[in-house]
Amino acid sequence: MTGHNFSSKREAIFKTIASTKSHPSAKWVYEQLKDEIPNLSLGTVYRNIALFKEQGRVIAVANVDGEERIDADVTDHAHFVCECCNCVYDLVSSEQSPLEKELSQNGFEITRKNVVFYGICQKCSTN
Amino acid sequence: MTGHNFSSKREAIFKTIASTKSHPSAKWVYEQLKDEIPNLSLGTVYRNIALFKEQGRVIAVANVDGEERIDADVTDHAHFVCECCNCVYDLVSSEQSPLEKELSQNGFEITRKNVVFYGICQKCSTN
DNA sequence: ACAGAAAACAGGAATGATTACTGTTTTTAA
DNA sequence: TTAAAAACAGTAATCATTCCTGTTTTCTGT
Repeated sequence: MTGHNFSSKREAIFKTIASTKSHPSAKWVYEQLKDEIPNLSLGTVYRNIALFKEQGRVIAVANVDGEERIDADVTDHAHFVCECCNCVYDLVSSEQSPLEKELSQNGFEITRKNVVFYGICQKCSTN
Repeated sequence: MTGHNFSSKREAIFKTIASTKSHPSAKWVYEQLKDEIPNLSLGTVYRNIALFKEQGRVIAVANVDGEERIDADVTDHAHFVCECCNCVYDLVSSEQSPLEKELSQNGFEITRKNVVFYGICQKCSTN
């Protein structure tokens, strides 16, 4: 793992990711910050997201419309992706899967788990 | 949904996808077929995979190493992606999630579900 | 079986998210 | 304070996927 692990931009990027429930993309984070930090580069956002993932401070949730969406809530939970508005919702408590026990009994080492439901969200259905 | 729904290349592409358990990428399918069908184009593979997905004959399983991996087994089951060898394994019987009922009770319409475990497979652990 | 019309296709160009490169700026640690 | 290490900006490169155009295959009605 690389890095002195401090930089003002890194802090700002993490704070932006951690303070939204929108499950943002790299570009979204960049857009949010570029006024506040005029000389921020999109590459820096990507580089830091990659670092956060290595560090386990951020997880990849899903690829929505070609863009990877991330989450700073790394506790075990599932997501719902609306294919109409591209919103990503948190679902409380992902089920504890019997598959997980079976996998580890067979020599498969699980490092992460990703449960995503796709469909149309309540907001889009009623419009 | 488009198409007369028959072409010899389309048939060959579907057969290739359906007859492997490797959860192939578009490029893999193309590589498999290009000797047998010398004037096949990668674009045709992509176009047909998109069609198969619309038709529900194929599902997207996961993005592994930047490539979308697909499966012609569209029955409800989970997958394990080995981050060492990039193999994708089928897991029999995905759990029936209590989340699904809850979502539909709240006006969320689920069209598909994707359960993926990531880690190191048995083969890679023991090498 | 044959002739348009519709759909698919090849081949290559375009797109767009992500990554790599290079010279400059920040951060660290002594 | 200062030199080494890490991060960065800005831009170029990569690479999966999609788009475009002229050609070929498939279909449908006769």
